[in-house]
Amino acid sequence: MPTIKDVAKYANVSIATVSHVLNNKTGYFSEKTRQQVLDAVEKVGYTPNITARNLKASQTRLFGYAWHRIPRGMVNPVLDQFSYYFAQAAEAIGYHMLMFTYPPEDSLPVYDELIRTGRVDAFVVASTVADDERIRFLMDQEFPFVSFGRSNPEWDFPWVDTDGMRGVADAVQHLILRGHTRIAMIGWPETSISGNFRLQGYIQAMRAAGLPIHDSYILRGENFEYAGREAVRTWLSLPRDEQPTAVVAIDDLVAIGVMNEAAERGRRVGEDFAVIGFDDTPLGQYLRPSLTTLRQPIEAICATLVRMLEDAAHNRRIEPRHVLLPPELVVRGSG
Amino acid sequence: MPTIKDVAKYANVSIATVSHVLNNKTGYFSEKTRQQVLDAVEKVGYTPNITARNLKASQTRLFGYAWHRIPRGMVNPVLDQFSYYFAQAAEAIGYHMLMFTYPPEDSLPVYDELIRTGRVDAFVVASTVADDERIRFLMDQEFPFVSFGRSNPEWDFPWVDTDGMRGVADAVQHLILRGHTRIAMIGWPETSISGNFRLQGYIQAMRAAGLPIHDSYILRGENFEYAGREAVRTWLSLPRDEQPTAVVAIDDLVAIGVMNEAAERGRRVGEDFAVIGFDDTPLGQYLRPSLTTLRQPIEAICATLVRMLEDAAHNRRIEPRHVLLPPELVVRGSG
DNA sequence: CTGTTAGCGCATTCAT
DNA sequence: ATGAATGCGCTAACAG
Repeated sequence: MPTIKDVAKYANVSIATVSHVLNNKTGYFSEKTRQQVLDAVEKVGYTPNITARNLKASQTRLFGYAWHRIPRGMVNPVLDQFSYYFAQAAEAIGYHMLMFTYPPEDSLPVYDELIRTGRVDAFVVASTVADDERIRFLMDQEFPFVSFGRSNPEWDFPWVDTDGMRGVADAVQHLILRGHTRIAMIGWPETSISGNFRLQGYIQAMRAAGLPIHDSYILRGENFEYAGREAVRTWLSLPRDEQPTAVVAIDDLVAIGVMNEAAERGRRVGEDFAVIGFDDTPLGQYLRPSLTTLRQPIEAICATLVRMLEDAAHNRRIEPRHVLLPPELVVRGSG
Repeated sequence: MPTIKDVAKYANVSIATVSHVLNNKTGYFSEKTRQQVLDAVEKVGYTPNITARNLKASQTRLFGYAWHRIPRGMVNPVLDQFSYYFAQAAEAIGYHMLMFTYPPEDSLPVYDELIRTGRVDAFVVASTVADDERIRFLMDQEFPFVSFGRSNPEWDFPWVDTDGMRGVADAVQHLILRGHTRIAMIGWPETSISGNFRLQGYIQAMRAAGLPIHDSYILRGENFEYAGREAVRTWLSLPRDEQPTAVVAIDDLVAIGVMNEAAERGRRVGEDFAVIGFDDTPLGQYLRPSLTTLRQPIEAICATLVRMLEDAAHNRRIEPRHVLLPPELVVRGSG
């Protein structure tokens, strides 16, 4: 690969001049010189070496992102979209995405190593949880990062998140408009922050509509298909006139469990029993009936994250520091 | 961040000595010095800066991987697993994965830029097609890469691939063992290389078993759910005693189309009508019936790719140059 | 064994 | 307006 020296030699100028021209330091060269240099660049086929640039500038132009392994049988339909849009948004400002992994339950050494070796300029942290150790660590280290997802409210760090509360409230309103009054929700365990936001959306929308929330209408379970099935069993053991006719599930996978169990117990999903999921998993539209769901605004989230990360990487003030974006209700056959 | 100079100062030695110790250039230092240096490293909290190392070594320790956007409604359930295992395998040898994107139908400028700026040491190319322009370009440029998937047979480049022929043959044999004789397959268009391999596996297994292949038993379509539905319509328009009782679909998405259409037309999938897919898409196990499918050996593929890439990045001979790994038949309810 | 020095490729300061 | 020189942090050749 040709270097700046080759260009300088070819153009009969110094490397400083080449650098000036290429970095548009106007006032440091004449128009004639500029043309000479540009010609030379063209002729020798020069492109600045990014490693050298980065060393000089003490940066990497890399954002680190940890890809989480998801056990077979669980799914995170959002992360692959996220990767794509995040990488794309980063590229638009001259950054790239460095993807890494870490052993289960032992993320910190990996983050530490990446920081210490100067591998990346900033991190984006996704799939956050309560007391998230990665967030706490990065805050402690004062290393630039932005989170996709919230964590402890008392912690002050920049984040972008889907407004799950708003999304679920929209879903419930949609069900109400369709005539449902006995609407239930299955959420995640109480330790899940985003799960709790979504549940709040349910409660809020039900109250706003003056609809009663039967004791068993709020159920919780882990993120498995099985959790949806169990919830249905509970609901269908209620007296007939108390059984919910519509369910908002915390997640598409759980929604599928709800649909499966309901169908196997004789309910006609989408007709006398409505189900709404969350995430718009790729195959959802091919289920029978097709799955109504809340789609996260991944592209907008990524664009926002990258904007914030750029500021973070340069130790600039991040403004705004918190961004909440509403999901979109995709109405299909199940509800 | 502390540099090698800080360590040298603290240990009262030269930076060369520090470097020698850290890079284990035995014979270049005494045990006593070694301890001093190691202590100093510990005390000042030093980790070598990777950008400086890379500049010196003219490398990046980065493998580039292009993440493909998949239109809504299509799925590539393999790529997210691929990302994870690939990143992990790369990390095991001190590399990282740089993920990038490119505009539809215009990949070459992006590859070119990454090469010219020295952004990565090698590429892994996935989702290959016939006459793949990326492969042709990288061969032309003589830039290190390894492909996950084959392309034109007359091209000489290193690749790793799933043995789709073998996988489909296994699936057909499995169906035969279950008593099926009228077995059909739906493939991809003739331009698809991996699609053709899979179809060959079907033909081979049918012939080996002495089973007739009815004219309409081999159908082709694009990778949509719709293609599976259409195929079923064709088959069910045959005289009853010619209709296939089992189908191997080129892909889970197509298999889902087959299942959906068959079910809607009164077939009891998994009982009087068997369906086998390809890829083990995450939700396949939660379909009713759950989807029997061929699971690609992604983890082994990634390990192999990384081994080959390491050689490629150092311009070493890659041996072996082509690796074919068999998929695993995951038997579930649909067949 | 240890230290001095050059150089990876670039951007930038400071002379001229 | 132009160029020589310096340094980013590291490794390695070479001198002592």
